[in-house]
Amino acid sequence: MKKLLIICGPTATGKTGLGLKLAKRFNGEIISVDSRQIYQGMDIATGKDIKNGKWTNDHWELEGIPIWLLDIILPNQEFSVAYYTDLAWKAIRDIWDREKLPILVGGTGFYIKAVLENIPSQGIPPNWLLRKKLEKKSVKALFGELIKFDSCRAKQMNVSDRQNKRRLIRAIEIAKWLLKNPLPEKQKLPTAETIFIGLKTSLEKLYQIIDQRIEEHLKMGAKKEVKELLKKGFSWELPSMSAMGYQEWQPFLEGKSEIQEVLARWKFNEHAYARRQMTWFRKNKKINWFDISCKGWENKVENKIIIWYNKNKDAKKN
RNA sequence: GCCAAGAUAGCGAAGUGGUCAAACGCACCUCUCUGUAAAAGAGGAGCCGUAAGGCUUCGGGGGUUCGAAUCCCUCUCUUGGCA
Repeated sequence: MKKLLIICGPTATGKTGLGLKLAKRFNGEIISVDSRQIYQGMDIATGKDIKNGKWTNDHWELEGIPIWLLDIILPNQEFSVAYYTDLAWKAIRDIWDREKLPILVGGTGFYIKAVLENIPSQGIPPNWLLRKKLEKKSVKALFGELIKFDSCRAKQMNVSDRQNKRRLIRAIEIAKWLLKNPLPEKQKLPTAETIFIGLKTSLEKLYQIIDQRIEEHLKMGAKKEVKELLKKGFSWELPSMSAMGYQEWQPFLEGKSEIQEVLARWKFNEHAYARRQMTWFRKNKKINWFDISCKGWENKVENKIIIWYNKNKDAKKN
């Protein structure tokens, strides 16, 4: 069976570094799973580790290791999990064809899930007109509407999601689509032998690392990067510009706040993000967790992978 | 040294006799997750307890009152104004 390695965990835990190391050791290539690093021109604040890399044709190469799905679109282009999954599978297949090990590296949990599990509504496209219309309604009205079209789905939604406009709208969008179209055919995903490696540490420690990294990103010219994006005509309303390290600059650049506030907000947002990532990943019981503040964690990871990596070979021999 | 204003939970800031363990914002913590996911949304939060409930809070101390963050006295500190 083909193998697929996944490295996940909250931001700033050194996933890329580990990915590179393992790629060298196990003849692998990296596929980035990051919903913001897909954008061209958003390098510093998104933490794209490509300073010493070089762009070749359609992908980055760092220390001789190809990294896929970075810089694939412009900040004003439409994107979604669905696009991502298609691209990711294309990359995975290519890597397999080259008889190498694909390594998914990233912190966007939803993307990882979509790649591996096949989300039922994938294939039902957005209906922007409908969305715009529904946007004006209250959550209550939207929920009422959803009951009309798909009471079953409505009942499934929990308290949180029933208050969530965006999700209600998508649910209605799906329900309406299904009135006229059949459920999209399930993409048959190739079966792969996967292993999940999760990197984590205490929140306290994580906040320290995050803060440090943000200071570095500031020195590297995060502000300039934002200005350049604006100069190119990318506006604050774009989903891409809601990324951390970008949106925080808006009040500052409009003269409404000090740089200290920008930094504080940026840090707080990343802390909250890291927490959210953890609550997402915690649910995935397949993840083998490693605490990066424990000495020797990298060797432990490597040992774990060696066993997993060689399983196949032994089977062949027998 | 005098006068004035103030001192409220981690920070900012409401409340000015009972419905206040104390609004709201931020930080913090937990959670949700079927095409925006670094998005969007729900909840928690003094202490002890799974809970019911109990115990201790509004600068310190002392009073008034059935009852005080809220009224009075005093002390300490902060900030403005005058010397």
